[in-house]
This record gives sequence, C-alpha cells and structure tokens, in this order.
Amino acid sequence: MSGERSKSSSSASSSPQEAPQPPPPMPHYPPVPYAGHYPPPPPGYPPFYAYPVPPDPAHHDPNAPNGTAPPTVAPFYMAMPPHPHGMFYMAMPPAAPGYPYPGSVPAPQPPPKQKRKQVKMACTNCASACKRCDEARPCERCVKYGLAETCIDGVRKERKKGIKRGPYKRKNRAGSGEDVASGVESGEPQAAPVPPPPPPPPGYPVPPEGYPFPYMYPPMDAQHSEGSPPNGAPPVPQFYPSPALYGYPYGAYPGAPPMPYPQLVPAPMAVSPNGAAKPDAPASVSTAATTNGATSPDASRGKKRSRGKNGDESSRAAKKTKDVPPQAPPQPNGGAAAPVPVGAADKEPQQPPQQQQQQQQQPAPPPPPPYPGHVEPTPPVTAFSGPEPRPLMAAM
DNA sequence: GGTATCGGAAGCTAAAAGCA
DNA sequence: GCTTTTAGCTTCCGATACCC
Repeated sequence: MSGERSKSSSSASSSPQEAPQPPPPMPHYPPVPYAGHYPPPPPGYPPFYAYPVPPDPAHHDPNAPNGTAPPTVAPFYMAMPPHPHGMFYMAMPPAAPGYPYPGSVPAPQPPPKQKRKQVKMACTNCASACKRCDEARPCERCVKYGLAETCIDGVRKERKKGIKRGPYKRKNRAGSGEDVASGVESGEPQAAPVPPPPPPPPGYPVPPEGYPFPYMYPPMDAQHSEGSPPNGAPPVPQFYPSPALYGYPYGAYPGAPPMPYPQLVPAPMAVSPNGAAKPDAPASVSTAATTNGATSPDASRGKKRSRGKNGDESSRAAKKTKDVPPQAPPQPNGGAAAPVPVGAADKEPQQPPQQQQQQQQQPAPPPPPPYPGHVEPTPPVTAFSGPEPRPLMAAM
C-alpha cells in the first residue's frame, strides 16, 4: 500500500548539507485484486482495510504446550481515515506482544535461546575432539568409542595473575536509573523500549513535538497538490495524527473504546534541511550492525574451512592449549600442513529485506476518495458491524 | 552412513577493581 | 570484607572433510 514507507524512513540520515529537493512523486498503484480468502469489506467502510497474516504452522511457538495450535486471528478490517493525496509516509511501529504485525513484517520475537551448559572439566578425549563431555568418568562419549580407560580429567591451566586492567565501567543495574548498558544479565523479559520515531523523509518537515509516528504528509509538490495554496505559494506542511493512534498497537485492540478519526492539524513551518531521498536504503533499522568489529554469530557460519590433515597440532594446539597439550588420542594419519584459513571474504552477504515487499501483496483497497482539503470525521470503526472489525494501524 | 578435524562463539570463573 | 567487572581460559557447536 504505502510503498514509499520503507524508502523514506531509512533515508533520513542523509546529510543536512544536501540541498532540499522535492519529494519523489507519488506513484500510482493499480488496484490489486482481492485475495479471495476473506470476505470483502462492507459498503461504506473506510477505504483501507486489511487482514491479519494467516497463522503460519511453520512458526510454531516452541514454548507453547505440545499440540497447541498456533493462534488464529479472525479477519478484521483495518480502518484508516481518509487521507489526502500525496506523500504518505509511515514508519514501522514497534511490535506488541501477542499481536502480529499487520500485513508485512513478522513480529521479531525469537524464542528464548537456551543457554548452553558445559561441564566444569571435560575429559581429555572430549577436549581434544571438541566434543561434548559429561561429568561421569568414563564419560558417555568415551564409553561409546571405547576410550573409557583414557577418559580422565584434563588439567586446567592456571590463570595468569598480575594482569592489570583499567578502571571498569559500571554497568546499569535494574532500577539504578543509570546508563542502560546491560539489562541482558537479568534474564527477565523486559519490555522492549519504544524506539524514537524516525525522522521524516528528506524534504519533509519534522513533525512537531507530540506527534507520534507514523506521520502522514500532504504533498509538497504544488503542481499536483490539493493541499497547497492556489496562488503558487509553497504548500503548508501539515501533519496528521497517525492512524496508528487509532489502531494497534497504540490503542486499538479488541474491545478498545472507539476513537474518532483525526482532524487535520496544521503544523508549524519547520522544513527540515535535509536533501533528497535515497530510495535504495532498506527500511529496517540495522540494529544488528556491529560497530565494534565484533562478529555476529551468524557471520561465522557457513564458512568454508580448509582442514589440514592433522598430525600437526600446531594450529589447534596453538589456539587452545599453547603450553599444556592435552593427552590427545594418537593421530594415525600424518599431516600435511594446514592451509591458512580463509579470511573474512567469505562472510555471508547481507540479505536484503525482500520479504516485506512480497508480503505486501495483500488485499488491496479501492483508491481513496479525493481529498477535499480536510479530513471529515468518519464514524468510529466500531460502528461497523462486519465480521469482528478491529481497527488496526495502517502501516502496510 | 560414520568419525575426525577445527574455527570460533558461548560459557565459566578467578583476578582485579570498586565500594561500603 | 563484599560486590562488580573484566578477561583468560575452556567447552563444545556446527560445519566440513575424510573414510568405510
């Protein structure tokens, strides 16, 4: 629907030195045929509507009890106030627990990863093989491979002493109100902090304080702008309280009190000094960006290894036990020197977020009515008596 | 199919630093 | 003293190679 959304939100970091440019023209999206799985909206319903993503059986909650079917969500209509023609800028709101993202983006709720347990001291056989050991002696693996008689504890290397360290930085403890640096130590599920609203796309003014995102902007292009003054004067930027305010996750939920559609609100003229949009930037916030050179867990996966036919313990022993070689089982095969491992060149390339666009092929609304210059109050969405209408945010 | 090899992330834990 | 942080060291996951 709002195909411009993803492009605009990420390009806001463009340098303010660039010359202001008009926003890209609003593309015309042909009406998408109805998907056919859901009943059509009733007559008179607001032009935007949507349905939840059908429950995906592949995404089974591992924490759910066995046999529990994934929750199903009844079809609902996504109400949206009539909006003006022109730029339609929306940013992705945070997810809320229990509700899927409407339409496109799956709510990122990875299952809690179980912490790896490791034994205090692995036996020499397991340690040399880098395999899981257990507390029993002989351990399970040694028994399996007939190494029970050599299954003994290794010797833990003594830690170096006298290592000087600089003054350590205090981490934030829960409730201390200090700098939030950790929080991961507590192990308790914490409410995800609401990210600050992203800046508007280049060329569009920053909304005034108190206007939550997503924002809707009327067109700034005076040539085909219905919201611009007729005398050729620059259009007055106006902000519209987000439709998301009237829907999930900002307040719409089954049983929520109805809220009226917003009125058009003039905003102070505060054109941002940024420049042109960069349409190639993805919309997703790159929280996974490693800024300190730390490698992500996945970055090392899938890496090809050249393995030197062992015998030469140099590489392994050099890494692991520089001075206390484990009592490794005899290696029968003689060894060619291990080639140097491949470098960082074979890191997995970043995957572009294409899934969003695919999932946006969803029930399409009829074209919105012409914008008359202001938003007329529309009956609340709860006045609709369709199949359990639920006002939802309109970011799709 | 199995085991061997091994890079490196994850985890453990003791030393160092900070605090009352 | 105790608590907290840091970092050295170990465990073992997971990928690949090799062998039967």
